[in-house]
Amino acid sequence: MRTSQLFTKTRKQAPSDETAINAQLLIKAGFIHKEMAGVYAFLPLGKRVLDNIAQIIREEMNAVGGQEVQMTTLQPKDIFEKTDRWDDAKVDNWFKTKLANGTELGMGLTHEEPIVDALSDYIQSYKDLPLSVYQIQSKFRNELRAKSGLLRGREFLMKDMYSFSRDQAQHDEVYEQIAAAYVRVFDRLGIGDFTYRTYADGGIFTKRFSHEYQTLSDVGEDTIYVDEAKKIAVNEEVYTDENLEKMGLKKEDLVQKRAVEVGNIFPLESKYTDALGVYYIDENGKQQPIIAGCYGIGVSRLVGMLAEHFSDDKGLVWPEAVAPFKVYLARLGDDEAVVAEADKLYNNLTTAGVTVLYDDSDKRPGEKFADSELMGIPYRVVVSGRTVEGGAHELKGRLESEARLVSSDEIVKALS
RNA sequence: CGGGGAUUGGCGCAGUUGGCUAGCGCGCGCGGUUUGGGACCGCGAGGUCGAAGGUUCGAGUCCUUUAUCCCCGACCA
Repeated sequence: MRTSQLFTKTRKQAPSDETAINAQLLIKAGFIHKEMAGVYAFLPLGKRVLDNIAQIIREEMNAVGGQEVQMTTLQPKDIFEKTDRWDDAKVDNWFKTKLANGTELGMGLTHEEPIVDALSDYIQSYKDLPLSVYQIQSKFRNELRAKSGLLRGREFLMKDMYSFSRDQAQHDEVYEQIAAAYVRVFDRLGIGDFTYRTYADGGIFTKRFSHEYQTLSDVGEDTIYVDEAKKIAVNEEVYTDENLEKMGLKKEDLVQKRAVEVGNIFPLESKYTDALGVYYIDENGKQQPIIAGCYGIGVSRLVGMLAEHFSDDKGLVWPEAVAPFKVYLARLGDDEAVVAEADKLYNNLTTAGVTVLYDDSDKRPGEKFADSELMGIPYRVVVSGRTVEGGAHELKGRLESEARLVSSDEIVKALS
């Protein structure tokens, strides 16, 4: 893409109503637009990052047998009444609305009930299990207080998967497969080394622990206790002597840290399937309960988390896997030879499958360099009168201080 | 929801004890000089001061109500 076709612009100052680093950088670089507190629109660059993250998650969910669906934002009341999650006294962060005739509706709080309800048409036999279904969709939660830019919003993009198994043993197997997929997701996003599977409260309906995936960060809202050797952590909400014993962890091995919850996985047992009257028939023709699990990843929160973590005083520093473009091609000057060479390199890179943001504007060099750094594009290539004359252009990584001089062909080879 | 702070062109800000056509920087448009780290000169467009009501000869400055935003806490992915 050429910058002349990109409607967003970078700006030097962030709006004064944003104090979170992630929101400041993403707004300055033109990735997001604030609609209201806790509600952000994704502009072209931000949308590309969001999609890149979603695609990684999608690939890993598919790899463990997940089938992608798209449920609805508007939700009927009755199924939530069956599980006792409609009453404001029970769940107080619903956004609710009404049909013209007065019928009450919910707005995409979570999707256990609609998924179970939809699948009840299809799950009848043990042969239909196990089954995992997921979606990547906006969730709406009426938080008392939105905060920290993309880290806690009222509307956010989430991947939520739901698994259905014939018994606890089968469920445990699926659960661990998905847990392994989560590790691969966070590795691919570049945060695997400091993202911990963390014991957390399983909720009031199960004595089991749930697990959160907590990424260490000073801006995190959660306090966790990390056992670095075992690569596991404990949320402070379940940090008791009794629980530590169950987990096989020792207090002296645990270090207190702040972290951002980027994902969670929950054993649901048969709470939702039972409540909605969904069962399967086993080999003996007997009706049996279905054991479910749910598995979330905060996609838009990850954009904020990654922006917050991968940044320096010059701006964003995206990992290649999620960067909106791999290369920022800065053309300096508009001599015919320079334009021709830069155009050619742009075409060659694009043809080779490399995503390029081609700065074809007449801005001054300093501004182009600053833009490429603020946007956090992993590689910067400079084509100028100087480099055209020398037959080699500049190639520099976002965090490198010195550029290398490399021929056009070698640049294409190195980057593709 | 409790406590604290804020709201003045697109963005960042200034605006004395109420007093003249509400300023500055960035950005934007036009012209010119520039061209390897956010250039410079000139000209220009753009705000009725979050909203409503009130006090006053006169309100961005005072009073009341209200909306929105940020931070801390409680709550929550």
